[in-house]
Amino acid sequence: MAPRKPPRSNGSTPRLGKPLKRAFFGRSVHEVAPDLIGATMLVSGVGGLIVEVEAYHHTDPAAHSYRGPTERNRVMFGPPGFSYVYRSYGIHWCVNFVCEEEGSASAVLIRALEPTHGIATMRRRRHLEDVRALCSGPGKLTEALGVTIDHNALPLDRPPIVLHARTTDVEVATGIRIGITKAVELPWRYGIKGSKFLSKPFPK
DNA sequence: CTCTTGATCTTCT
DNA sequence: GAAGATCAAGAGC
Repeated sequence: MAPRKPPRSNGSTPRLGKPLKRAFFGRSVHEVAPDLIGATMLVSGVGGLIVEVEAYHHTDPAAHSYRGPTERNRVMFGPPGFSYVYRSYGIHWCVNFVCEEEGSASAVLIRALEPTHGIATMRRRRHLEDVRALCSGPGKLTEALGVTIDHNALPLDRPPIVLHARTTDVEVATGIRIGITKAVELPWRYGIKGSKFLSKPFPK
């Protein structure tokens, strides 16, 4: 196999920060979302650095929780620090982290990762060699990490899902969210501007 | 590069 | 019965 460019331009893999506890998520979704940028997300040991997320809240017309609890979204109405996985367009899975407090029904959608752990596994699952495209979208990263509905309503601080705090400062950009038709103007997308692993670039 | 379209199916109206 | 927190492929420029 030909040599490949490493996932980080300086060729280093950053050490893992301290594991995030469930209490990390018990804050405003707009505090948690930017704090997740640069954190490492692993599912059964496979994953990478979170480079793009979006925040949703029950007062937000674009949120699944906007019209109240249903069978699909009920975990959003539960306590923070749990996963919310849903089926998108009948084809993909998307994963969220529930935030704030019970009944708040807020969550952060994980939209893109910079792959660092288990890249060979991700390539196999995605039938794709290009590291930049393995996790550059919410449906792509769940396929790469093996996330399905079986991962719904799981605690975020014990296997198979583990998160590690970022170890270096990052500059977090904001912008409008992707692919929604309601509340399109709200600037609740957060990410690393200029990352090559985004689902879509942040505008200049 | 951008734009358009098909795939596929669960959820909610 | 329609919409949807998406993706990949194909056409056109």
